[in-house]
Amino acid sequence: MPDSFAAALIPWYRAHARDLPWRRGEYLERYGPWGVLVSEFMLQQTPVNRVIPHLEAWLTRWPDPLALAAASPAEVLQQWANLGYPRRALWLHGAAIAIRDEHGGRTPREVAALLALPGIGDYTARAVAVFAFGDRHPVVDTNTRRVIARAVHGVAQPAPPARRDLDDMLTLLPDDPADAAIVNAATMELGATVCTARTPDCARCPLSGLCAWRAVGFPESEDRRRRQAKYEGSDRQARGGVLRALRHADGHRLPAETVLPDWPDPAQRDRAIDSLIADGLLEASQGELMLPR
DNA sequence: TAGTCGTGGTC
DNA sequence: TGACCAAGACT
Repeated sequence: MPDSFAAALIPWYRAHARDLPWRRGEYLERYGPWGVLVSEFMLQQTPVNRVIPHLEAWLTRWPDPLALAAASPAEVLQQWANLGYPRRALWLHGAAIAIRDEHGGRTPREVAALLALPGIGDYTARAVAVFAFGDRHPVVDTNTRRVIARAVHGVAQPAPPARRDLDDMLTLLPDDPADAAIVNAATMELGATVCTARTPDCARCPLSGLCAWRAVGFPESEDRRRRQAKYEGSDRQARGGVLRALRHADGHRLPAETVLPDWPDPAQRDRAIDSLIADGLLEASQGELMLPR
């Protein structure tokens, strides 16, 4: 299985991979491993097409870790704009500061060192080590887990994320690091464009000949996915609205009562503000709110 | 381990 | 139209 998996995916990837900014030679030459790290931060739980314009603007403003480390949290949150999960912006900023202070301004190559940076977990650490430095590690994201669930385990949906996923992927990697990097990228790419969550396009899949799920007739597996909580009226929506108002204030303070004045549940709005302050996403003084300095 | 954390596009 | 989904990490 490992050899045939790689043998099917590598030529497919060379022929069909999307032309994404962080895969272009000029991008890697200009921004180096830092460019890969920034792209992976933005791609956490955020679709490719929403990331691209933000990524280019971000790296134009802050092309390296030292530049970002010198910025203020308020500037960082403003530039992050509506990408979502704004804590990622603070973590990326913190990673830049740690790279400046603990790594001489150079993005570390070792997985353990990358894991020690804020906002970097199993996926992002290995993605940087593999795609920026060419080292051989298993890179496992949600697409990878779905492809392995189907092609290898013969089930429609992956089990909840577990450390075993890394071992599963490692089994599929060729010995050569460059080939292994392609297989990592190709597995993600296949999951993103062909072996998708809702409507897999098996007719165009390079793995159809060896797919365990296809071999057993595409059975539906028990749906153990967690239902996503409703966004409308949620605390998350309230937090998002508060931060949006502060971003639009363009660096100025706002009297607290002027932020989301028409929110249906004032107590929920106040809880949102408190939780944003607790998370370091907001500051309050003398009844006024502002982005953290 | 399970809950929480934004936002917008898709079907 | 509303539920699902998205290159996850942290607690």
